[in-house]
Amino acid sequence: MNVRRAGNRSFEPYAVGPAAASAPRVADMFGVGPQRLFSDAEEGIVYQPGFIPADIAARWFEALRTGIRWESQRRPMYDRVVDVPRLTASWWLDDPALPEALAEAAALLRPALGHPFNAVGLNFYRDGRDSVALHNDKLHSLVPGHPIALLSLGSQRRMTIRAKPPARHVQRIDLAPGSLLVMSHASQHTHEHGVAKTTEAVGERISLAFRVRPSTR
DNA sequence: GTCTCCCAATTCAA
DNA sequence: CTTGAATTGGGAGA
Repeated sequence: MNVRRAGNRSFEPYAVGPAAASAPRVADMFGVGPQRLFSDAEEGIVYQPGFIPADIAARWFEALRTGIRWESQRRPMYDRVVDVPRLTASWWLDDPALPEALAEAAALLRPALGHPFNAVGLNFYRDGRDSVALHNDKLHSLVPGHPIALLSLGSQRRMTIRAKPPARHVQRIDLAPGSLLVMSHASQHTHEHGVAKTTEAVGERISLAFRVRPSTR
């Protein structure tokens, strides 16, 4: 069996390149507020750039990219085994070993959104080859009525949001560092979301997905 | 145990 | 050029 290894994917100390040295964001220059992408009986789907100050977002990004144990998964694909195209990690928020950056983010998000987030899942997109297919969050792993809060750190990546059939209306939204995307629990019934691969030169991105999960303990 | 659904990369068609 | 469908197989959950 032909097995492609992950070894050729570099994971070097973060180099501040042209993308990181970025021009001011439109949100910063013009005070763009929350952008509603979809409405439902709950929060719908709302994108809010500049939710976290840039310096704090940068600090969290660096602390997480180097400070936690990222997991690499593999799965069969036809006659070979391939890497899941991203790195992952997750915590219950009451874990004594919760990284400080995640504790800070949770402490900020819980009162700001008014939802009792108790878990966080992280995805590390190393470059444009990393991705996640269109999907919706597993409803059995969420408590109804509470949204998913997706905090973006590092490089900007483009998210695709697609309504489920028959509408299949597609929206694309660039998730800037420090931005927050809130997706209602209800929207997981009606929409899929994903991050497509891109041939554009993009740097590393980390997403933090805060959820209210049914406690298994 | 059995069934259904998901999702990984590539190829092909529109 | 972009987008979506189809494809196999192992794992997870009901």
